[in-house]
Formats: sequence, structure tokens, C-alpha cells
Amino acid sequence: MAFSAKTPRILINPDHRNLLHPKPYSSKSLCFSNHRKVREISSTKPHQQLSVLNTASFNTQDPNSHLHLLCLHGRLQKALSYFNSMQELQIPLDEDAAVAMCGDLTRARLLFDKMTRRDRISWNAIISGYFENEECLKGIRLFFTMRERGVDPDLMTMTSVISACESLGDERLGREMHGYVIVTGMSDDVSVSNSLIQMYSSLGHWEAAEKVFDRMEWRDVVSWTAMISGYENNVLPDKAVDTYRTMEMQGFVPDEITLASVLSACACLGKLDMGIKLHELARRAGLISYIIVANTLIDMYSKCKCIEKALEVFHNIPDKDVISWTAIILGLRLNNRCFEALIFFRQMKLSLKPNSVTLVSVLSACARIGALMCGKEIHAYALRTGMGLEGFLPNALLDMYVRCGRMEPAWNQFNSQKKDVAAWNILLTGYAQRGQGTLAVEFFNRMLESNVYPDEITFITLLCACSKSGMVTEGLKCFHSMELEYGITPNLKHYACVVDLLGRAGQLEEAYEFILEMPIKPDPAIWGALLNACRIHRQVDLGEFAAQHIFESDTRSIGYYVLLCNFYADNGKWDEVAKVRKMMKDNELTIDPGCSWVEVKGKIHAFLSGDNFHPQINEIKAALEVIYEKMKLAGLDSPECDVINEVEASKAEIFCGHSERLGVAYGLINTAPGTPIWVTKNLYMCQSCHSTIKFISKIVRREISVRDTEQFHHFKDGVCSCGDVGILGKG
DNA sequence: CAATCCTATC
Repeated sequence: MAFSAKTPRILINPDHRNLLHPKPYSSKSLCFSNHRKVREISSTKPHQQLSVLNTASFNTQDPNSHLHLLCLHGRLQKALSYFNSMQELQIPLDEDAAVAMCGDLTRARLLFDKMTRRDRISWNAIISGYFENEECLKGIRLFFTMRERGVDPDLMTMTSVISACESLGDERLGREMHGYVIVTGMSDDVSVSNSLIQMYSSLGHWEAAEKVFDRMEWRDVVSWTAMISGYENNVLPDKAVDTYRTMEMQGFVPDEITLASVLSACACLGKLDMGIKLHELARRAGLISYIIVANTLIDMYSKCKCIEKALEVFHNIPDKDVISWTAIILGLRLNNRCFEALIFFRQMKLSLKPNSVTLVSVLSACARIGALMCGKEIHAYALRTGMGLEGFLPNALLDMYVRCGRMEPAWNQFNSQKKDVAAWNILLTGYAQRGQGTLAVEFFNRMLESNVYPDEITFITLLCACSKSGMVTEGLKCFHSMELEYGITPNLKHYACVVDLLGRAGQLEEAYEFILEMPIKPDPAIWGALLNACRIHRQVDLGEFAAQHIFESDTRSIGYYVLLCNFYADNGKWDEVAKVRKMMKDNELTIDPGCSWVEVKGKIHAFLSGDNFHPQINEIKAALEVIYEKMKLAGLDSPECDVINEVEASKAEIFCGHSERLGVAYGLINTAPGTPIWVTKNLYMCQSCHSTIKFISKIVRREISVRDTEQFHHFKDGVCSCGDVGILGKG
């Protein structure tokens, strides 16, 4: 071992402090750092260790590490007698050995109680033993007993006690301990201050943490890291990044935990350039082999929309853990690759057990593509493993049922779980998705009657529901009441909803004036909503004006190009369409192809638009051509649509290429007559598909449901539940 | 180190 057992002195060379004290991270990280120690100790080959253990009479050279080894190998009986010999010889127990002994807390306590001479180290050992085993309260009690017995705590005691206050969430005790270390002069110690920073910031008092940090005479990497992660956990990513920069400037070299924290902050802020630099640094310093670093890199790249880089990092991890898998699943979902997310989940299950966070992430992917069977399977799995009520899982299940259009199971789920704001919000989106504005408002009132206080998201959803139902007056009333009655200051998203509300209803002047009167600077999304309104109502000048504002500040988001393309196309300006397409090409942006999913016999089948690779593609196309002929006979022609994906192809080919049609046709071929068909699409359904599917529902007498990004379309007997309102103005 | 519900566009 790197150090011998001795009572820590108050004044120590700062470079050695971290060796003598546990790192002041949360209890989880404490375990982590101990694992590292264990790994160091067991780095000698196992058979060598065993032979050492077997021949050992008494290792006077390094009794503590020998004791540690015995504990590691589960030779408890031997360890105990060894420990007794150490006691007799008055050899103090060091930190590592103590930690090892504490693997069996009950026995350690028995030993402790039997001990004839208890020095400070034995007290520290048993107290930190309790902390390590998440019995903080017992540890704290013993700490007070220790003081009653007249044994003064040392630096080691105090760092662990302060960390325990953090785990207990006991701020009052934490402040008391802070006072105590100031009085005893221990607060000058780096590790003690570090644990204070950690304690305060994890309890949400980042200002108090900052005060401790600012007053430190000298700091180490751990201090900086504690402060950076403190900012990060208190949702102050800007401060985290700034602090990291200062740290770097002062010549400190980040460790794996520093990197993980600052990468998280980059992910939060979408700082891709900085993230790439940190990635490079991690590679050079060899820190990338820490899974914690690799995992945050996956998250950072996904959130910065560089999913390919995220996948690359993921595939290079030799021993992927639950978090690696969860992060990549979430990344795929975030980047609109939900189908792959489900495939990754299936792969993951072959080697690892998912936890509730993983399930939440997968459910969110299921919800997005309407993968009901997969979602149900996860529901069953959650119930089986007893995770059903953990964390966000209940709401994720609720969301999955709502977004898959299954309101009955959704209500069952809602009635059997904790009804927080998010749960109500999720059901509210159900109404918004169906364009049922009146019902949404009614539901909102029910929510108020149940004494659930609305939040920002409630109002976004409500405004959106009003907008989709053309309820301008109601929507505006709702917007004004949110601040006046509920004290929620509208943010950019709310303003965007109002622009959309006015714009869709054709009140373009009002929408524009509304933007001018906004108290905050409008972002591209606000202008985007206006541009969309101008597209619907063919207002070329105002639309171009809005577009100018958009591209002044955002040239990387694909959506705005698509919107502008469709805007010009709808107004017949084809040369402008070509210009926008060139801009996209120059910026190396590609659009997502249309994609639809259909579940047949519990298996999900995905179709890209113009898909020619499906094994049954010829059958599917033949079926569609028959339908096309029948439509022509009935005097219906499919109108032009989908400008952006338009290919040089015959009309019949275009007709057959749309992914939702492929999905519907596949469902028709492979299910028994009369079975309802459920299709999910990643984009909006075009008018042509809408009328085609109406026609199909009539001639084959089937219920067909298509959920696009905007809403549900339930087709029956040639009529759609959206009353054709949902696709108005779509070309 | 990873997490549900949120406008417009893909």
C-alpha cells in the first residue's frame, strides 16, 4: 500500500492529503474510490495472493494490507484473529483495512465493542464503516458517543461525518459540523473543505459551497471538481464551464470526475466544440478508459446531435455498463432513431439487467414510434421485477399508452399511480394530440379541482391544444391567466405557442405585433411559428421576413430549411426551393427520410419512404397498385405532395413510395380481414396519403389508425376522425 | 456519468 498506518497529523503536505482522506464525494463516489483501492491491492495475481495468505504467520512489514487481503478473500475467521494480534501488538488499523473490515459490519461492531484500547483510528474505522454501509444515522450516533468519551475527532473523522450529513440530507447538522471544523482549525484542511463544498452543493446550497471554495487558501483538483459538479448539479452549467476554464488556466490537470462533470455541462449547453476538445484531452490523458468519462461523452455527443460520434464512443467501450446502454438508447431516441433504440435494448438484455432509468428511456422511444407491444412487454417486465413504481417509470408508462393512442390502459395506469403534475400533463397531451381543445380545457379544470398546481408544461400543452382546435379566444385567455392567476412567467415556448395560435387562425398581423411586443428577445422558434403560419396562409413577404430572422441565428437546424422549402413550394416559387436545397447541401445537412412503423403480431416493421428492401415489397406494391387503380375508377386522383422528398419518378411509383402507405399495405396483407391496423409515422402525413387511407378504410372495411408527429388519424368507412382539419394547409 | 410531460419544421 502506498502509505503506512499512522494517525493523520493536522499539517500535511497538501499533495498527500488525498491519500490520507477519502475523497469528499457522495457516498456513491466513496464506494467508487474504495473500489479503486481494492483494485490496486488485488492487482497482484490471485494465486500469488493466496499463497501469501496461506503461508502467512504474521506479516510485520505491512500488517494492514495483509489484513485487507484476508478480508477480500472472505477469510473472515483468519482476519479476526489477525486483527486481534494487531491489537495485542498495538498496531493501529489503517483506513483501508478498516474499510475492508467493515464489509461485515456486525462483526466489526462486535470486535469494536470487545476492544480494550480504542484509539481514534478504531473509532474512525467503525464510524466510517457505518457510513459505507449506508447506516449513516448509526454512524453519526457513534460519532457523538466518541466525543462524549473524550476522543477528539480528526480530519478523517470530520470529512466522513460531513459526507454523512450529505447522505442524510441533514443540512442543520452539516452546518453544525462546519462550525465545529472552523473552531478547531480543521477547516483549513483541503479535504475537509472539499467535503463541505460537496455537502452544501448536493443539498442545493451552491452559494454556501461557493463561499467555502472562495475562502480556501489552496485548492486541489478535488476542490475544483467538487465546485464544478456542484454547479452542474444545481443546473448552472454556465458557471460549471467557467470554473473549469479557470481551473485549467491555473494549471490544474482534470481527473476523470472533473471531465465527467464538465462534459455534462457541455451536453446541457450544447457546447459541441468544447466537448470535442475535452474528448481529445481525455484520449491523450488516458482518462477515456474510465467508463464514467465514456458514458458522459455518449450523452454529450447525443445531446449535440452527433449521434454517430456517440455510437463510436459507445462501441469502443470494452465493458459497457447499464449507464452506457441507457445513454446510447436515450441518444438514439433523441436523434429520432427510436427503432434502433429498441434494437439496442434487445441487445442489452442479453448481457445486462436494465434498471428503471433504462426502461423509462426505452418507453419514451416506444411512445414516439407507437410501439405498443414493446411498451406492454416493458410494462410486464417492470411489474415482474417490482420496478413499476420506481422514479419516472409510472409516468413513462402512462405516456407510452397515451402516445400509442390506447386511452383505456392509459386511464388504468393513471388511476393506479401517483398523480403528479407530469401525469396530468401527459393525459392533457392526449387531448392536444387529437385536436380536442374543448376537452383539454375541461381536463385542465379537473386538474385544478384535484388540487394539482399547473406548471410551465401544462400551459404549453394547453396552448397547443387550443391552437390545434382554432380556439384563439380561449387560448389567449389561458395565456394571460398563467401569469396573473398562477404566477408562471411565460417563456419562449409559451410565446411560440401564442404566435402559432394566432398565425394558424390567420391573424398574421396580430401574430407579428405580438412578437414585436414580447418582453424577451424572440428566438428562431418564434419566427419559425410565424413562418409556418405564413406558409399556411400564403403570405410571402412576411414569411421571407421571418425566415431572415431565423437564419440570422440558426443555420444548423434542419427543420427550418424544411419549413422554408415547403413555404416556397406551397407558394409555387420553385427556384427559391432549389436555392434552399443548395443551402442545405452546402451546410451538409440531410433530411430524415419519411419512416413508418406498423406492428404485426407483436413485431415492429419499419418502412422508409421509397423502400425497396423489404422482403415482401413486391406484394406490398402490387396491393397498392390495385388500390390506385380502384381510386382512379372512383374518380379520385392522388394530389401532388411531399415536395421535399419528391423524386424523378412516375406518379404510380411516387404513390407507392410513401412510407405510411407501405405500412398500411403491409398490415393489410399480413393480418386477418377486419383486424384494425395501427401505423406510426415520423413526419406529417401528407394530404395525398390522408385521402388514400380514407379510401382504403372504406373499400377494405377496416379501421386504420395513423399517428403522425402532430396527431392521431382514426380512419373508418372512408372518414377520418380529424374531420380533415388536421391536414389542412399541408399542400 | 444516464431519466417522463413541452411550440413550429424533418
